[in-house]
Amino acid sequence: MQPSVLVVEDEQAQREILAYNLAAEGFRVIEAADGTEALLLIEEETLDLILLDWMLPGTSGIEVCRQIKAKPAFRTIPVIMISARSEEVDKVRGLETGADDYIVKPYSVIELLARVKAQLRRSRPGSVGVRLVYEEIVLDAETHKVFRGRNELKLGPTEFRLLTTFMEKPGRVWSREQLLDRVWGRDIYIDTRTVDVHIGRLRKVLGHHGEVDLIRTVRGAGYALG
Amino acid sequence: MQPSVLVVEDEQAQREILAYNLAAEGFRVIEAADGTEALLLIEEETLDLILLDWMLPGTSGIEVCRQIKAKPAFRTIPVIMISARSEEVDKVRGLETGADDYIVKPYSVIELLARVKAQLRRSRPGSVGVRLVYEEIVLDAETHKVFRGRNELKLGPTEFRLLTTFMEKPGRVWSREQLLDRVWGRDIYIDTRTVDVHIGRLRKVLGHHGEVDLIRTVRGAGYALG
DNA sequence: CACCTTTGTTACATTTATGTCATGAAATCT
DNA sequence: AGATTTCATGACATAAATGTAACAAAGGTG
Repeated sequence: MQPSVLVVEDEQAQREILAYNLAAEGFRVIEAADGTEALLLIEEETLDLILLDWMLPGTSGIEVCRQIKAKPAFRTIPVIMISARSEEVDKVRGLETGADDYIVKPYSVIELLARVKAQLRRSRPGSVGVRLVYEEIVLDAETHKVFRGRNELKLGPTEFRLLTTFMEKPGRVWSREQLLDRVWGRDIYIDTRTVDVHIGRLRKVLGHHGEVDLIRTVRGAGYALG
Repeated sequence: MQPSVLVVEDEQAQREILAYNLAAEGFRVIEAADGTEALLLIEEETLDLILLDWMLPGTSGIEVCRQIKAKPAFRTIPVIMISARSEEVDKVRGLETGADDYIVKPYSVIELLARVKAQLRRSRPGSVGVRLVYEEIVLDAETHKVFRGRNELKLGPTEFRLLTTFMEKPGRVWSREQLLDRVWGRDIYIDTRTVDVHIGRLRKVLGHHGEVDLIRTVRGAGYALG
C-alpha cells in the first residue's frame, strides 16, 4: 500500500532530489516537468498526493492546482505547493488556489516529508467503513472483524486484505498477479507462488470449524470466492 | 433534532475539514467564506452555534462577532472564535468581543468537538450527550472522570482523549495516523510509535485492577476498543 | 526554586506475520 | 499409463510489528 506522489518541478536537479527523498521514504514517485504533463499524469495514474512547484514554464503551478481542484474526481487529492520566497506564500494564499498546504524554499527535507505524511494521513481515512457479506461470511472493514456464522475468525493482515478483495467481487477469478498487485501492492517483487501459501492460510482459517471450502481454485488462472 | 452550525472560514481547505468533522458528528453545517456572507446567513438561517475564524478578508472575525452580539435576536447564539496563534487569544479576550469560547490552532478535532458540544449543552440543554459508556467503562466528558465499574481511574490528558476517541465508536479500528490527528491535533509531527506508548499507558490504567484488556491491537492497522 | 506530572523518543525484548522452499498430491496432457 | 504441469501444505528462517522500560525535556504547581 505504497502511496503515489506526483512531483511537478521543472528544474531537473530539484526534481531528482525530491524524487530521491520521497522514494527513500517508501513512496512511489511519478515525475512531471511541466503543468501540461502533470495534468495528463493526473488522469492516467492513481495519485495520492501532488507536490507542485509554484513556478513552472507554460501553465503555472497555481493554474495547475486550480484545474485539479476544479475536477470533482481529483479534488480530494491533496496538493502541496512549493514556492520560492516566503513573500509569495501570502500571494498564493490570497489567490485561493485551493492548495492544501504550502512549503517555502529553502525547506528541510524533514519538513517536507513531515508535511507530505501529514496530508496523506488526513486524506486517507482508511478503507471505507463497509460491511461485506457473502453467504455466512461477514467482514466488517471498520472494526476489522470477520465472522463465519457465529464464529469470529482471526486473520492475519495479509489474509484479511485477501479476503476483502475476494468479497468485493464474489465469484470473480483473480490471477496471482492481480492479487499481488492488489493485496501486496504494486512494484513489489514476490514469487507468485507465495499467493498459494496465503490462500492456503486463508482456507485454513475459513474452514477452521470444518465448514466447506468457499475458495475455488481455477487451474491455470487463479482463485475466486465461491 | 440536529443542531445547525455555521462555519466562517476563508480558507476552503480548512473550512471543508471543519464541515466534514462536524457533519460526521451529526451537525447540520452551513458554510461562509467571509464576514459579509456570515452576517447574511445569520439572518436567514436558524443557527445554534457559530464557529468563527479570527482572520477573515474584509470584515474581520472580531467585527463579525461584535455585530452578532450587538443584535438582541442573535446575542444568545454561542460563538467560538478560532485564532491562529496562542498570543492572539489574549488580544481576542482583551478586546472583549463577546465570544463565548476560543480555540487555538493547531487544535485537535476532539477538542473542537468537545467545545462545540459544551457550548450547545449550555444553550440547548439535553441536546448533546456528555456521558460515554462501553461495557463497564463510563466516561463523563463534563467532569473528566472515568470509571471502570466502581473504581475511578486516573488518566493523563492524552490518555483521556484517546479513550474518548475509542468510546465514541467502540469497535472501530483507528490507525495510528488517525489517532495522531484526532487526539494530538493536526499540523503536529509526532512519531507514530508514540501512539503505541500511550496505548500502553492507557491499558495500564484500564487494567489496573487486573481486569481484561479491552483495547484490541489490530496488526498492520491500528487499535480499537473491544 | 524544587518537586511532581506529563510527554515524546529511544532501545531492546517479544510476539506475530511473511516469503521461500521442499515435498507430495492432483489435475491435465500425450 | 506415464509424463508433465499445476497446486497444496508443512517447515523454517527471516522480517516486521508491537510491547515496554528507561530517560530526558517541558510544563505546571506550590
